[in-house]
Amino acid sequence: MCHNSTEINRQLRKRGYRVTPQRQLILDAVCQLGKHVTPEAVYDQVHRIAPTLSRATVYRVLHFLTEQRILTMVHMADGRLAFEMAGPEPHHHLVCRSCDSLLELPHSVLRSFRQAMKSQYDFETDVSHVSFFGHCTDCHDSAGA
Amino acid sequence: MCHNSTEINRQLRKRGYRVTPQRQLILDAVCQLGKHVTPEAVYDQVHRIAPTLSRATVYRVLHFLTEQRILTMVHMADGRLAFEMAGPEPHHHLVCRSCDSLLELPHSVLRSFRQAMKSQYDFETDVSHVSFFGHCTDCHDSAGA
DNA sequence: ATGGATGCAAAAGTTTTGCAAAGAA
DNA sequence: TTCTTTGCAAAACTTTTGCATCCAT
Repeated sequence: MCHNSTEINRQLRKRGYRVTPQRQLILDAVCQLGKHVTPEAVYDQVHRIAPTLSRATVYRVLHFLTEQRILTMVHMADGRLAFEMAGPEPHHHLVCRSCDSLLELPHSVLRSFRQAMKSQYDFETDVSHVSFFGHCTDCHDSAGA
Repeated sequence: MCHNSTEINRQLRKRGYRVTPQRQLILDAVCQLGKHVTPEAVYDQVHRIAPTLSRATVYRVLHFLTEQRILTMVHMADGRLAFEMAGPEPHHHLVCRSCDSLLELPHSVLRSFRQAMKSQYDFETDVSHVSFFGHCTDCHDSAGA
C-alpha cells in the first residue's frame, strides 16, 4: 500500500463521502502504477480484479479524488491525461522520451525562472506541476539525442 | 497575410507536393488566428469560406504542414491540441489563464534551467516549445491569483 | 494515365451523461 | 427513507481511416 488509506478514508468520510471498494481499488491502482497514470491503465488494472467496474466509474472516481485533492491531474506533453497521488509538495518531472522513466524535481528548481518572469513580464507563473521531456542519463548517449 | 505564402508554396512544390486552395485556406487560418490555434477553430474559420471543406482535411493538412515543418504542434496544459506557424526560432509561451493572452519567450529563458538539469541529473532536456500558465499583468491583481 | 489530395461517411478512441438500481447512513 | 455511488448504455467529442472521386501534371 503506497498511500495512507486510513487517513484518506477518514478525511473522505468526514467530508460526507463514502469509501467504496471501487474507490479503494482505483486509489490503490494509481498508487501502484506510480506517476503519470492514465485512466486506461487504471481501468486495465482494476478491471482484472473487479470485472464489472466500469470505465465511467474510473473516470468519475479519478475526477472525484482530484476534487478532493487526493490525486492531481496532469495533461502530458503528448496530450495524454494522467493522474498521480497528490503529495504535500508540489513538484515537477523530467520524463525520458526513450524509456519513460521519471525523475522528480523539487518545486524550487523553477524559482529563479518564476522570479524572472515576474520581474521581466509582471507575469505570475503558476507552476503546480510541469513535466519536461528529454533523455535521461541511460538513454541520451545510446539513443540519438 | 501573415505568412510568406510565395516562399512556402515554392518549398512545397519543390518537395513534390501540391498547394491546393484547401491548404492555403488552412494555412491562412492558422496565421490569422494567431498562436495556439485548435483544429476546431481552424475548421470553423475555413468552413465559413469553404463549406465543403471537411474536418478530415483540416486534420490531414495540419499534420501535413507539421511534417513539412511549416507548422508546429503543441499539446497545451489543459490537454487541447493546437498548432502555430513554425518560426525560425524555437520559443516558449506565457499563457494567461484569465484572458488567454500570450507572451512569447525566447528560447534562452530556459538555458540555465537546462544546464542545471544536465549537471544535476545528467538529463538532456528537450524543450522545443513549453507553455507556462499563470496570470498576466492585467489579470493577476484583479482576478484572484 | 499517374499519383496526390479531397469529401464523405464510417470507425475508433476517449470522456461524459442519463437513468435505474444498489447500498450505506 | 434519503442520499450517494455504481453499472450499463448511450451520447458527445475528437481524431483517424477507407474509399471513391477529383484534379494537376
